Amino acid sequence: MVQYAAPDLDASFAALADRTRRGVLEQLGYAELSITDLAVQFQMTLTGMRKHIGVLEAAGLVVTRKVGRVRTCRIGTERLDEVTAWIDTYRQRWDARFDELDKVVAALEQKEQQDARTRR
Amino acid sequence: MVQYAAPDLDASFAALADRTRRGVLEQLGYAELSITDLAVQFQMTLTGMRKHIGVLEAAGLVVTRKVGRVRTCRIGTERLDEVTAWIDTYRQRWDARFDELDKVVAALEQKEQQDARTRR
DNA sequence: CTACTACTGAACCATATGGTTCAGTATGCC
DNA sequence: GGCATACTGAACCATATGGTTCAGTAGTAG
Repeated sequence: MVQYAAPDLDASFAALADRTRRGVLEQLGYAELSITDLAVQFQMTLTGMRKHIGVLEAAGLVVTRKVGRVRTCRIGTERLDEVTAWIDTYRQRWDARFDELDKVVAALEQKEQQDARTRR
Repeated sequence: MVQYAAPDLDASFAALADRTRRGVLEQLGYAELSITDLAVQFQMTLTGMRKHIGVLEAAGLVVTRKVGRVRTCRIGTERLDEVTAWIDTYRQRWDARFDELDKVVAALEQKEQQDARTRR
């Protein structure tokens, strides 16, 4: 609940800010894939794709394991929960504040009417 | 539903990937604030804070208006909905896939038992 | 008119990011 | 063993990012 120490959020959001990486997450939703599979599909060098996977892995959004010479990637959803949790927390607060503002506006309007009456 | 054309998502996620900017969004949840207010609170130059606000504004997460010489910032929540929508879409798909995998595993186990029986 | 305040814009700087190439290393297969 | 495959690491490059300073511009107030 306390979001002071949230170093992961930086990494998670940054990882999601790239179209290719979101595409990778999408693809990994259908099947586990090797670095080569992904590099081919996104028309990128192995090294380039490996970097993206590294970013996703560091952000906890992807988990990989190496069997023989091939590294297989699959998604890890826990961090996405953290991301949505952050957003939901603040959206709730914001919505609450908007409601308050509505009340303040209503109160001001009432007071305005009262003042108008006393001025009479 | 089609996320091919999602150029905003890049900007939204990137905007949220910075601790200071998330802090700004948090503060704007309590009150509308000027650039100066925010610069003071985050111990940063006016110019620096203005850049952050620019990023948030470009991402549609903050709306500003200038009255006289002071620019006031408030939050705009619509884009956050897009962000959570993207996440929820894929998480649903992923969860569905995990369920499928469970079934496949279960089916394999059944087949294994059958094979064991026929082998008898 | 003067002085202060609030912001803006340009220029600069260090570091990070997204990508490449090229040269390994390690595994799998005939 | 010998060759192809799959990845890894270092080096490099262009651009973006997060910040600064400094020099404006434009409201506000006395």
